[in-house]
Amino acid sequence: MPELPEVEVVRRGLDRWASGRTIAAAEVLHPRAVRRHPAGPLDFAARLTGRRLGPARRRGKYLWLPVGDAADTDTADDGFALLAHLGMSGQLLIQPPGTPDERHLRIRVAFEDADGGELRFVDQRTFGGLSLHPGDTAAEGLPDVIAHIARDPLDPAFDEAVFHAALRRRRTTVKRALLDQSLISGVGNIYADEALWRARLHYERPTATLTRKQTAELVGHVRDVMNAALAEGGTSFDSLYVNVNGESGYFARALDAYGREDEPCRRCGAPMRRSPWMNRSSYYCPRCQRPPRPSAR
DNA sequence: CAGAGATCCTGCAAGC
DNA sequence: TGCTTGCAGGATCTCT
Repeated sequence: MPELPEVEVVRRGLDRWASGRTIAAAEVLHPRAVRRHPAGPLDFAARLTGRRLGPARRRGKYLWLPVGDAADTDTADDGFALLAHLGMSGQLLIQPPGTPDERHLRIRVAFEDADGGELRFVDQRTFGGLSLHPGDTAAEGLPDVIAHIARDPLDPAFDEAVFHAALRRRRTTVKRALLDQSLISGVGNIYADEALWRARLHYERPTATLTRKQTAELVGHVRDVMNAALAEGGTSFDSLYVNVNGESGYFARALDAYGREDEPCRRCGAPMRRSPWMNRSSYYCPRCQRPPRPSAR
């Protein structure tokens, strides 16, 4: 269930422990993990071999590293990128030599400097995956397949006025919009509920009714929730392990809304509610977060 | 074309 | 006890 803060922690870990290293061999143990690589598992592995990884980058929940010539000592960029998405349960780990294979190990990447450990992609539910893409057409070298992903609210170039205009234009509800990665990226179900609770907005509030001020407050709360999670999770990456654990590492103690059904609202004391929503759940306070009037739209 | 809903996948928990 | 069912969820696909 990694959202932006968790992915950013992984990015930092990759940048520290994988960037700049040369790949000796790659091995795909489950084809579904590379299903977004059109040419298949063998091509994926062959194209990585002998290549050097560049600095780790991120947009929203996507991560990528430019892949270059081993001999090229500067930018490590000759036109393609290793793209990763963790899905729901994906982990990118740097494991020391001799570490037994994880049960859900999907992809192994060994480096020429084997002492530094190997990179592993472990993913129980296989919603995540790795792939290789041409891409440095854009100034930032954004892989083409994620060109539709919007900037995230921690990105200095995130444009709040543009986001607000998009919300006003849409005929949808606010939580759907928060989860729409083409409008704002990096927000998942958990932090959407957290930010809406802080902003005292009901998840079914039509986006077209939001004022400029409400949008600003909502974005501010999204940013706060992410920064708080980052401050907490960012402290745990300082080891040989690049690790995201959907359960324990999830900053659970900081959650005010998600998973708190029947527990008292931390603001007003009313019992929190859970409602089915889009094949999942929305957690909210029925007193602080009033549902929109049916006539409003 | 925009928006809503289904779908993929696995392990765990709850219920009969 | 052992089976079935439900749930979790990001991104993508399909349908209206």
